[in-house]
Order: sequence, then structure tokens, then C-alpha cells
Amino acid sequence: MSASEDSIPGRLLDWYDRHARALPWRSPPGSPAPDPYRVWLSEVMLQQTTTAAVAPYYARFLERWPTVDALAAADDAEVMAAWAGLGYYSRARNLIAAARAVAARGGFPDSEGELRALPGVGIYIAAAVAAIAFGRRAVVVDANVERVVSRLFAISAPLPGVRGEIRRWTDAITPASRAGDFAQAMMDLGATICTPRDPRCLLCPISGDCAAREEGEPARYPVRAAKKAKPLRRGTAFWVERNGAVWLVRRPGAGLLGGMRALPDDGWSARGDGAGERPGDWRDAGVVRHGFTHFELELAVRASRSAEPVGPGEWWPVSDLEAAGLPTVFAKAAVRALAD
DNA sequence: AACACGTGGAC
DNA sequence: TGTCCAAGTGT
Repeated sequence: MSASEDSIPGRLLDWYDRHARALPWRSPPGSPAPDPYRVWLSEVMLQQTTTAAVAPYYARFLERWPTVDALAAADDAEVMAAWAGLGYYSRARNLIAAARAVAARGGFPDSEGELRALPGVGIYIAAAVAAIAFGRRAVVVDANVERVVSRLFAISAPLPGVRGEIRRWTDAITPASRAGDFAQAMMDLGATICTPRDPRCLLCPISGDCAAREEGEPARYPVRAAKKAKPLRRGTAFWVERNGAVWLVRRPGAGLLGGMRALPDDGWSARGDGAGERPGDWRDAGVVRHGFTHFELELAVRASRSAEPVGPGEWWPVSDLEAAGLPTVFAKAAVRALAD
């Protein structure tokens, strides 16, 4: 390696060679670079999502669509249904669009700039794919890196405003070679040692360079701006059942749960409950609570066997509801309706 | 710059 | 039960 063993990247790479996590989308350190399709797919799934949550989805996607060409040829509805439960559904919509763009140009581009042009590929994924799949030197900054770097240099200004400074420090310690392994080493360090609470500094290969450890309270970094309170919204979902089938709709392509199958609802406007306005014989099937990123939802479930479905939709066999690919909030509502 | 955008696990 | 937060991106 070009980095000396006494440097921060040198010690980190040496640690990574011995302690890298074995993850389904990863090649062991020193082995040939993994397929860019696999790196890209995993990075998209891993946005704001834990490795444990991603693993089964990643396995299913790879089995069903082993190449970017296969994914590009897939039906939108099947991909959206396969994504159900993973959250942030715009990722799935962008995944399809990006796969088709890549297939059309005959393969993945190998530079950050071109990667960045793909839908759903931002500054982080472009850098990660360029470094991990194509061996480029790129500055990869995710939440792990933010935490490690903010501690290493005791950066006391709050996130998110301080991201530029963190990026410059990361650039300063990113080696010319093995930038992909370096990025993954930083992420492994953040995930297993330099953890949000109670970092295990005694096991850290760069604790001797860490300004936060020197100060004595590393867990106080990174500093974050105060977060806003989540408002509570109330709404109603409608379970209309007939001959063993339930009426499902597809949500509009953009916005919350965009493009996903769903139960019909009242829009969750603050005043709630338009159920009384819908003709038919309705029963109260209970309430489910669900937390979204920026609000909390209290969703009343109303069920009927006589109401007429409203607008476009489809009858879906209740016995095969799993295959409909409902987002978790509606899966909860379905369980509530069926338990009633 | 600030906000929209899901979900589940850890404590 | 509540809070934090995880391999971020788009607008």
C-alpha cells in the first residue's frame, strides 16, 4: 500500500485486513472488486437502512434479477412489491429507472460524475461505487464516516451544517490506493467499534490519533442540531372485502409511499375520518399506530363487505395478501382488519 | 437550507 | 413507551 503503516489509513487498512465484516455484497479485502451491479444495488438498499434489514432483500433481488439487464427488463409492479417493507420507496422507483439507463448504455459508468447522473445516485453512492467497484480514489462519506471523523478531529460544530468540514478531513486521510477498502474500513469501524454510544476505544486501531478520546468523552461527537417534534396525524384506511378478495389501489407515483399498492384511505388529513360519508355498512376494525420519518400516524381501520369500491383498483385474494407488497403501515392495517 | 421520505432494532 | 438512528437523495 502507498500509505505507511503508521499513518491513519495504514493502520485502518491493516485492521480491515484482519477484521472486515463478511457481508453478502462484499468481496473480502484483497480479492477482485465485486460486480458494480451488486455494489450499486446494496448501496441503494443500505441508505438509512441497517445491514440486517437489507440482507434478506438483497438476497431476494439478486436471485430474482441477477444482472442489471434483468432488473431493467422487470415489471415495475414486481420490483415495487419486492421492495415492500424496506421503506423509502422512491429508492425502488429510481432503481428501476437507473437500471434501464445503465442497460441502455451497455453497463455501469466507472466515474463518479457519470454515476452521479443516474437517478437515485447521489454523492455518497457515486463515490462508494467508484471506489469499491472500480478502484477509483473517491471520498466516501456516510453516517459512519461522519461519526468517526468528527471524533478523530473533535469537530464540535453541529451536523448537518458541518458536513463540508467533515468531507475535507475525510479527503485528507483517504489514501491514493485502496480507497474502496478504506471506505469500508471506516464504515466497519463506525459500525462495530466507533459506535454511537459507548465506543470501544480499547479495540480501535486509530485511538492514538483520536482527539475526542484524548478529550475523554468521545460519545459526545458528532454534535447534532436539535430535532423537531413529530406531529400526529389521524386518518382512516378502508378494508373492502368481497368473495375472499380485498380492494387495493395504487398510490400516486410520487410522495409518501409513492407507487406502492395500498388500502384506500381518506388522505390522513388532520380532521380524519370521512368513513361515515362512504355508503355501505361499515364496522370499526380498530386502530393502528405507525411512525413515519416526519409524522406519527394514528390510522383507524374501517371494514365493509357491502361498500362499493371507489376509483381504480383491483380485487386481491386475501389468502395471497403477502404477494401484494403492501407498505408496512397498510400491512399492519390489514392484520387489524383480519383480526377483527 | 430545510424538509420530505419508511422501517425496525437497540436501549 | 420513547428516543435515537441507520452505507442518503431529491427538491
